[in-house]
Amino acid sequence: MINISQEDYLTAIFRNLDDAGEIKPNLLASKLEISNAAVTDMLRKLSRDGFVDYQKYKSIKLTSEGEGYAKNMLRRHRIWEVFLHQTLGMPWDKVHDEAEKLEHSSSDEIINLLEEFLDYPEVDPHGYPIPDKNGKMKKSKTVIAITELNENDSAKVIRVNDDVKNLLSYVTKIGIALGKVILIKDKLEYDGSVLIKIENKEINLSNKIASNIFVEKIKQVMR
Amino acid sequence: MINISQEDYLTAIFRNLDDAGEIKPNLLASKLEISNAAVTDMLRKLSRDGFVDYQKYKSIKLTSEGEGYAKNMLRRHRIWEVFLHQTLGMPWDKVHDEAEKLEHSSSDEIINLLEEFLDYPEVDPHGYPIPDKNGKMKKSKTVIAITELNENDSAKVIRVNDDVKNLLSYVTKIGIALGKVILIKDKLEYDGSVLIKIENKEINLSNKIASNIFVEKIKQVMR
DNA sequence: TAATATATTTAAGCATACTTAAATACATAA
DNA sequence: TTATGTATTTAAGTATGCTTAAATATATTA
Repeated sequence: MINISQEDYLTAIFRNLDDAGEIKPNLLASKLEISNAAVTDMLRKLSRDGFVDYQKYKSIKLTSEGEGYAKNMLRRHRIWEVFLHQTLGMPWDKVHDEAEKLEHSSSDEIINLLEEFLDYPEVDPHGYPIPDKNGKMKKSKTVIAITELNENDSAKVIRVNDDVKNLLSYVTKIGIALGKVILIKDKLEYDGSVLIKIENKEINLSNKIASNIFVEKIKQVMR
Repeated sequence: MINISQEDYLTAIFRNLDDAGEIKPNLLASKLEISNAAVTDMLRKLSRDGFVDYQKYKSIKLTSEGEGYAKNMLRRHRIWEVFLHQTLGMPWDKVHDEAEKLEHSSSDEIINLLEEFLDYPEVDPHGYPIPDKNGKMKKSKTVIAITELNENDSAKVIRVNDDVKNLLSYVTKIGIALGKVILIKDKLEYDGSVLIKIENKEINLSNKIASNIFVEKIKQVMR
């Protein structure tokens, strides 16, 4: 039987897979804020239990069973977030941490009832899609990170990474929220930061921040 | 910092205190379904952390801090139960086990928001009172166990113990629910069971069951 | 009061999930 | 290709919360 720790590992793995669908132990350790040794330890157990494909010194892949668990945790997490934000009125920068705990303590039955109560939401309060009972996610709009925009591009904020510490509260403080429109004023080569304009304020976003805010480009009006 | 296990112990202690406000390790072990040795172990930790008054071979008492935690857990538990039953429509015989998990994973903030959302319910789906933020419970009606009724007494069901395994589903099956009226047909001395009439059916309740269903006596109409 | 039964504690051991320190493998750059 | 740095694993150790078996204290009954 899977336990809370394993659920956390699988979720962290899934959230941080690279383009090849893999992740290195080192990155996993840093995401979970534990030692590399602890990761090695747990990988042996996850492998033994059939949740990951793992061989010494190699990158980690999820088995389809592991991926199933991970997606289900994401589903639980995001449905709880919607409930907390939408029904209970909890601010969007607080729901992640709360959902992190609730996701381990709720049966699929509760989650399904909640989903129905919430009228089948498609995204969580940060713009991330919610997997359905079968792990399918609705193909979402093509979004790109702010760092991928060019000077003079306009874009609408669609998604903000809720898994980066303090990002949401910072982002809220400077006036960014889902649906807000931004304009790229400048891109600074030397540190990868981006100067944006939002509601008549100009703000410099560090590369780390800009790369975790996802937007939909607004077509330029010819004139 | 208190952990889930400790929360479970404190809750179990509080739920099962005798008239003197004490409980023996043996009873605690059987309620938690673990060995006496494990209880001894944990009591030392709870005592070290200031949650219980404990001396070797003596009965256990809660400190006021321990009692505070216990009451808070009861509050969380019962508010979750109301939510699950009332908002999500989960049957009353299933909400206990689910709440048992959720109670450990929710901040006071969530509980307070939930309480407000539910419009400050006074009792859980099994008729138990919900402590307020300060641990105060509204003085509830005087209820007695069915075993304390006499032949020909009529009574209304006010409360059913949700902490006894399978009791609720059994009780539901035989047609007992909060608000239902029963009539005592007979009390059998030799095994302490009670013969009741409910909705024209006559049912024999074992002593264990009858002692866990609480009622309010209905005044006899003279005729 | 002494014998017996029951409750409680102690002791030794196990699994989990971590830690740090040391050993080893792998990757990169001269 | 070798040297160096980084990633990964192994080893040893810790706290938690259990277990069973044995020892001891307390309660009950003859």
